Amino acid sequence: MSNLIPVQVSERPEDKFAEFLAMQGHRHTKGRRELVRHIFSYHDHFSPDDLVLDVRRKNIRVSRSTIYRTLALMVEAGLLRKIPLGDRDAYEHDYGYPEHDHLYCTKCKKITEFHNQELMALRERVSQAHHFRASSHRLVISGVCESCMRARATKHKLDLV
Amino acid sequence: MSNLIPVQVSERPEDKFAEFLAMQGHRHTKGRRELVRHIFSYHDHFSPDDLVLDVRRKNIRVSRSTIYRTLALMVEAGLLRKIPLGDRDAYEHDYGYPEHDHLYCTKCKKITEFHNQELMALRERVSQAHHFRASSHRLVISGVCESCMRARATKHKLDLV
DNA sequence: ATAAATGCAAACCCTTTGCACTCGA
DNA sequence: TCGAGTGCAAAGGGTTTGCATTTAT
Repeated sequence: MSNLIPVQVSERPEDKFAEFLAMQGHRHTKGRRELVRHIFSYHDHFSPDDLVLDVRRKNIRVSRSTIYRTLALMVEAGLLRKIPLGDRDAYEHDYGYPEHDHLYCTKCKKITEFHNQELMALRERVSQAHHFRASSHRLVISGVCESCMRARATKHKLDLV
Repeated sequence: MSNLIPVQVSERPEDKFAEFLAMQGHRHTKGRRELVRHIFSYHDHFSPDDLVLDVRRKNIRVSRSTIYRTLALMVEAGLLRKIPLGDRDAYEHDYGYPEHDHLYCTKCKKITEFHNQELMALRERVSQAHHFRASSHRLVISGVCESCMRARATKHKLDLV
């Protein structure tokens, strides 16, 4: 799903989360442990509801409320990032992966990640010009992906018949 | 609110909307006319709810449902753009204004527009590299604006007392 | 022991929809 | 005229919350 290479991090996400919880005086519960472990066992974009289904399949016993509450904590902890996409929200890893942005296919709803150096420089220039202190950014390029483009082309041919 | 200069357009938004409605076989009703006129009487970002309040104040008699339905039509017509911002959605003019992106202050929630030439080129390069046909993009740079930065600095000083 | 975390169901918010009425073409 | 547009109130969905129970510290 992603062609980005993980960056080197000193801690495992599980540890970073544990540390965050301790720091904030929160408890390190079974549910929270299982959720971080599950979420970082793969790299993909997901919605809270995806997680509910995953977790059910894996027989991890956490309720929907706990999932929502834990996702919020993980965002606070810098482990996850929330991406508002217009028609839905997605979460993705924000730890152990380099900064990146997204191509969003409006046909098949697929999200593709990309990495671009110049963007950071551009962001910095724009911010300085506006006396703004940028802490993050989000670029979503919407359009049609290669495979949907082909599918569409085929459909057009059929229309001519 | 915006430091962008309107681009020259051949038609007034009211006319463009009327044309769109005719084209689609939709009716040109009093509510729709008053809404376009109101929305294009100022340039600012707004939520459907802002509009409900505005309209109430101005004694324009349209219901919440009509507002939602008309906003959707105006997006279709290319008059408005919908911006998902994480904590809420905003609408803004997409007609008579050049392409632009946003600085979003996480403190005071203020949206500032900016215009950057290079971004289009960057978008095109990224898209080509991924065999993607881009039709639009959205860049939101989040951080702290100048005045909030000053406010924060002041507050820190007070904290020391 | 005891305060935080959980699960459940209810409440919430914003948006969409079904339906009878109204009005534009 | 008569079907699209409207207003209302009700339904929808995704998320949050209050509260009794469970659990980590």
